[in-house]
Amino acid sequence: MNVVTRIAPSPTGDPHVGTAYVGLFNYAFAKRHGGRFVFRLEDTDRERYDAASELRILEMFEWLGIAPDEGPGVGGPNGPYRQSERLDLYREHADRLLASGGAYRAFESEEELAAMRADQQRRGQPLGYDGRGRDVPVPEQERRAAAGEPHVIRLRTPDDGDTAFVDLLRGQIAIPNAEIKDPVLVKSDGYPTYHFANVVDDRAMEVTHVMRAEEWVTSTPIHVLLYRALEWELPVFIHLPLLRNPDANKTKISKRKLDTSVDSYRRQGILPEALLNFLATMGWSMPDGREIFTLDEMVAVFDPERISLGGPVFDLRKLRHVNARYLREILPLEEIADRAEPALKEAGYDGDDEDYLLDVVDVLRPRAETVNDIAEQSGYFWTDDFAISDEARKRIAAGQQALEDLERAFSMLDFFDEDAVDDLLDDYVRSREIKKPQVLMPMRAALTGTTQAPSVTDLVVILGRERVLRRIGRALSEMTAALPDDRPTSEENRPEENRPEENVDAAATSGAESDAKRSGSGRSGPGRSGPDS
RNA sequence: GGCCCCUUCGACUAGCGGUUAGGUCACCACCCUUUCAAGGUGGCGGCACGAGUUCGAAUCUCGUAGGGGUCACCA
Repeated sequence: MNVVTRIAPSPTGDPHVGTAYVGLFNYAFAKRHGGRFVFRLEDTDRERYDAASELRILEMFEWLGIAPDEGPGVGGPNGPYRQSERLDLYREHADRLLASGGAYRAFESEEELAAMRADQQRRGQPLGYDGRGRDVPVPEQERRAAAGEPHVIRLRTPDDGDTAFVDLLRGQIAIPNAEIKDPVLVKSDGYPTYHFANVVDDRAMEVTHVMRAEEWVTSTPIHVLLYRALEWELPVFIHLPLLRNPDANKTKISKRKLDTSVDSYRRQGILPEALLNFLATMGWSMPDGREIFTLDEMVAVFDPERISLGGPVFDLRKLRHVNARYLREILPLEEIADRAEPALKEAGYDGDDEDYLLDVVDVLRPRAETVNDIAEQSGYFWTDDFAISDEARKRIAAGQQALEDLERAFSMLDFFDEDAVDDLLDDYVRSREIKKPQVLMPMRAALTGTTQAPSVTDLVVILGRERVLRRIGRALSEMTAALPDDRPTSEENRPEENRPEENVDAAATSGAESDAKRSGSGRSGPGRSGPDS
């Protein structure tokens, strides 16, 4: 069988994760069987129509890598793919139903229907169209229609018995016909309703498998009745579980309770591969239990039978976890750097040094869950003039001696590679008989302005001699600059009490050199001189 | 409320008559360690309930409860 699936979104706003979800499964099933994945725009509600939405939804599918084979802007043999451009087709089939008696024109006004419902409510009767227009003689229907009287076209549905269909996952589902109330097929504005356009188009577009959200289960009998009235064969129905909010009741996913916009996740730095992977595990699982897998791997084995029916909660934590996995172990470094570049440029990257960029991304990615996290943590890599936190300030103050010593030592180091830097640090620690953290924390603070950052060795290697020296210099000079608040004296008056006695010499000899640098890069301006400024 | 669907750790799930009920996220502990991450090891935690079928039920049947969806000239 030549499989054809489809995604049929309405252009009413932000590209929705639910659309991506259903789209993914339709895509996977079609591709698994070498079939086609069709995109059809269900734009028959001109009240909610949003012109920008169509393109954004299409772009979403492209971004995700599950672009449709047919659709508006894509083309295909069964277009056009916007329902608003297929009105003639619906008209034609509506006429057929009118002629066969399967449908009829109904002339009740909105007000009359509202009154009917109010009445039903008052009596405690089930709500819904009571079929009052069914028996208006056809000639009269036609005369009134010809006279321009507003009306809808309704499907004539049976009152007794059940209408059943088979859902691939749930088996046979039978709904009492009493629940089905002559649904409107064509609205008074001439546009078809969802039910009608959907059936006509699925047929015209040769759709073999209707895979859609569970919310459509109860209206499937309407479609079945329509297929029968039109004398068409039924497609296979597969109803996917509804994505749920993480609230206590697990209600149907909604914008109010959760971010449902794919664009928004994209802006947050969620990768398309990760979103797809995450969505794939909502109700579906790999036969071998793998939880991290590519789209192609999914397609290769996709079997709707493995879809579980409980509505899965859309868990942001897990999405972010999956994204983190892609960031640090699935996608190659160059790829991540590529995608992070725009955000990094906003964070201060000047776009010049590709190797430096790669180093930065490499060291930051294990610490990030999203692309944006990388950018947010990268600030100190792009400028020497970063903010210094209070905590970092304390560490710098406590380690001034070490910083002064290291400034000198690093200025004499030839190669800034990992081994050399490690050796230098080790040697220093050994020679001074101090603990490593006593040296590393001040260094980290001086190099980044924070106390939570990559290893000092990595930082030194990546930053290189110039930056390292400038930063140590700046840190030291800020310490002295901060002093006047308490001790309005000269720069020479650094706190001796923090200094081990035996190191006075070393500090003194490095003094001249350090001071020179300090005057260059220190004192970066107001707001950086202390916690109280 | 009527109708329909669903029900395994807090979350995502594996399981399709016989398992010490497995994995992932989260959480906790420990290890590693140079802070933060990452990584490693371990732990906590579940078959909604009640009948029935069966030598044997998470798995099959029925009922109950709970949750969800749907009852438009929206999709």
